Amino acid sequence: MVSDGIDRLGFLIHDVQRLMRKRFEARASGLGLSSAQWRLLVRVAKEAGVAQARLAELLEIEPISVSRLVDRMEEGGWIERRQDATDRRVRMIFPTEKANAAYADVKSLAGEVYEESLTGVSAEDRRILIRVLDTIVQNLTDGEASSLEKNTEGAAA
Amino acid sequence: MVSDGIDRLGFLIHDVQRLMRKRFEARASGLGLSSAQWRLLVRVAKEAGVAQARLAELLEIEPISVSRLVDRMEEGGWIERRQDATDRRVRMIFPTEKANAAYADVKSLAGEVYEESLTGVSAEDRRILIRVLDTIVQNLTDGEASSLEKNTEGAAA
DNA sequence: CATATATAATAAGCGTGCTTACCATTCAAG
DNA sequence: CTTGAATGGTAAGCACGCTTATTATATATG
Repeated sequence: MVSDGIDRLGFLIHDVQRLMRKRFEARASGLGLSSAQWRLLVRVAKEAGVAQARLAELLEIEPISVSRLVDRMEEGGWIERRQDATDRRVRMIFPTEKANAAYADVKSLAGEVYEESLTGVSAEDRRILIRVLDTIVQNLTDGEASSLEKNTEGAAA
Repeated sequence: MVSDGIDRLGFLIHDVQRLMRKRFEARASGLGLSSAQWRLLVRVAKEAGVAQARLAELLEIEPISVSRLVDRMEEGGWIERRQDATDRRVRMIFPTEKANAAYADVKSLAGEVYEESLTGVSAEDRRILIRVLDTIVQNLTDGEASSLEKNTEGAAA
């Protein structure tokens, strides 16, 4: 019954997410980037000039959340809003020099946190973990899907 | 190198947590309970009269977060604060009748969400998932540990 | 007893997500 | 061209987590 612990899945995922975010932010606090800001920055670094609405799709959060996040990141000097010449509704987002300089650092910080998290976990179990998490995301994105563009971190997939 | 997708771990955990919470809250919205409130309720249901400080330990959140959460749950009629006779600093938390009545319902809702999440995942992979997540929690709780009392869900469900 | 320290709870204020509601602009029909 | 719907962005206000600071009470030490 309790042997599989599936009934704790929600608690576990919640705890893991909170702990990982906490540890990342402790590490990156010197840089002044939160994990939400880091997530956005990754997208902007790969696609400079992306519109806020598109960022909302990519990050799978609401446009208003992007708006506030971008507000704070603009204040922090991480990104820059520019008008789109052809569509005046659009704000195009560009990374600043500061952001580009921090990118590699933050990426390796994230890698460190992942490694610490997975200490003692075999390569095989890591693969299974990722595969199952991917499956869960797919299972829970049914219906509202379609906008899912895949977290193309490189992965051929 | 990216083949294992470990570099997406943070993104994945984040997405899974958000999607599971969202789905649970969509299901439970009729009851008026958020997932944070549900987590607290589980503890209170098992240990009526528990002090807020103890809840903070069990839930691994800060006392102030418990305070606010309890405020809203008291307003919602889910729990009740009572003074401790022997230590006037302490507020003991009790579930209301309404809470006890909703408990089973919400528990089965959570079970449904877990099942939907894991559709297509083998029993073996489920076991590995739980085991790895437990390991991550342990790895990331090092140092600040000790207060970890285990998520004894018992779950007869 | 008196004072210092520790503990339980709360207050203030912030970050990140949400819903709902609102402009400004663009585009599609008529 | 004009009207109406769709789209991009923001404002207001809420939930839930946090840090830092404050109040009330308990406890330990002189």
